Amino acid sequence: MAYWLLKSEPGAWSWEQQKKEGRQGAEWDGVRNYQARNNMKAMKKGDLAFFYHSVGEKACVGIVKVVAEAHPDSTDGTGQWECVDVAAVTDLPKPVTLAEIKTTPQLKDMVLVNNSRLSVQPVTAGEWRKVCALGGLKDPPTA
DNA sequence: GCCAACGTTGGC
DNA sequence: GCCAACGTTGGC
Repeated sequence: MAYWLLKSEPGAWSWEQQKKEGRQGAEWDGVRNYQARNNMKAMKKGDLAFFYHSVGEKACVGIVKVVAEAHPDSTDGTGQWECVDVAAVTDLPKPVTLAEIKTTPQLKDMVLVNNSRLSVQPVTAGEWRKVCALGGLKDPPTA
């Protein structure tokens, strides 16, 4: 099992929508980047991921879990793009901002810091625990 | 709104 | 197969 970070512009698909429309699971569609797609193909059912709001808020705001492994992206006509389905698990009581991540020594190697453009990123177990702790989750879910 | 970084495309 | 041009993303 593994941990991930999924980025979304709140204007396109927000955490609020994920909780409302994607509580049982929703396609993480629209990814058109090979590296991001490959990361999704590596995901297993039960893997957990941070839900990150890019652009405005720039913070991890919640946690989702993978409920369906990679399958064709229904918004893609070419058949070459795939996506997973994710369901909302919990809010982060205190959103963890990019600024906070950048100033936390244990998180300086996060992909988010070093390759901010990759929209689907791996997260290490140590980073997972640290961000959960910063987010105010006393008993973080584990994959 | 700007611009740097990155990825992709296409001409050679 | 290289690389310049272009488009997009996302932080500031």
